[in-house]
Amino acid sequence: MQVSSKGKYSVRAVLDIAQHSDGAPVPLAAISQREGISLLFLEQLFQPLRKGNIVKSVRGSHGGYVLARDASEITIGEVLRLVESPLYTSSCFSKEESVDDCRISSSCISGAIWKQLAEHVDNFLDSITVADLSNKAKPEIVYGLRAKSRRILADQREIAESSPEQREAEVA
Amino acid sequence: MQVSSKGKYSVRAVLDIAQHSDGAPVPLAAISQREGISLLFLEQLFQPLRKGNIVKSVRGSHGGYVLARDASEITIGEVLRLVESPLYTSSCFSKEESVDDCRISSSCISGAIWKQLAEHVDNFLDSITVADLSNKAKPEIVYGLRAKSRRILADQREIAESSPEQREAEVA
DNA sequence: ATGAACTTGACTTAATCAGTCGGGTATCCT
DNA sequence: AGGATACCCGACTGATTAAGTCAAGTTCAT
Repeated sequence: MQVSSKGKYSVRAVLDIAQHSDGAPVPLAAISQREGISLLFLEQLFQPLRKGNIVKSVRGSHGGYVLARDASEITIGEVLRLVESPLYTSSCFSKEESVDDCRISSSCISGAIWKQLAEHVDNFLDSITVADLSNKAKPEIVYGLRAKSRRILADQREIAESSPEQREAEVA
Repeated sequence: MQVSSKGKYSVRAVLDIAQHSDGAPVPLAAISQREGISLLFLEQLFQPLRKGNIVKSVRGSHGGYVLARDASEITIGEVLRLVESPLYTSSCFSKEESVDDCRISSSCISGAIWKQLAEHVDNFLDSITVADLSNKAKPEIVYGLRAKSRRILADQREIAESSPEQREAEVA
């Protein structure tokens, strides 16, 4: 029960684009430097993101990636589903049979939990857009962030570029 | 981003005890048969559950496991946390520094998401008790179950024992 | 046409998961 | 007492997945 670093990195990368693109494409090399993610790994992550219509690639020199849609229309859940294995697949032995029909002692009654959990998680993640998180958006609409975190969001603008070294950070 | 079968099996096993124990200890062998889980694997799962005060062991012949507390006081979240790796560990590079203090470009602002996600998930899972799911409890109090699922819960009593073969089911 | 930048797919390495094995120890029943 | 039943514990293995790398392209702006 964990978010893979693929997932975490993807969110960070998309966020990075939202924050640093001024219409111009952002090359992966720049994201790699800023976020401390291996360039090779980023390349791999961006294939599904491009195919999933999260980002658009601009080839050639001065190329890079741009958000495919407005930041306010891209949710974190969307991004994650493209690179993560799905939380909930199926609960019963046959695909035809839905949870509601299946009756195997305690199996399916507990199986229903996983389905609901998945719905819950998706709901939560889909309620947060890239715009909510990028410092260009209004922090007020961020879903469920506590006051303290909101303040951070607001501060973000001022510290856009800090010392480039302490990026060894964990994946976060 | 998935619930491991350790987690799924544990929930099923605990649920099985709640449904089949009438005060008497339930041997793992019985759970193994009913739920189609390897006995060896069950033994492994029950160590953390015992240490985590979910179940109590009764040794000797006619021994087995009993719920350590009332079914209405054991939540699914509790069970899962004992056997799963935690969803959220830490987001920043230093343990001293909380998310609220840390400032690394987009790292921590996205890191806050994971923390909130974990809180959300725990909240959800902690709102469901073993009693809610066992057929001995009142189905009305089940958190967020849709009408259809609730009905199943109620029906559960009648089908306590079905044909013992079609237990090949997926983990669910 | 040349170089910056993306594209693709295969490959390596390390970690985790699922499940097993074997040899204990405690308790009950007769 | 002495099996039989059942939990207890630690090590082990095989499969899968995740994380990260490499090499050899293709595309496009200038």
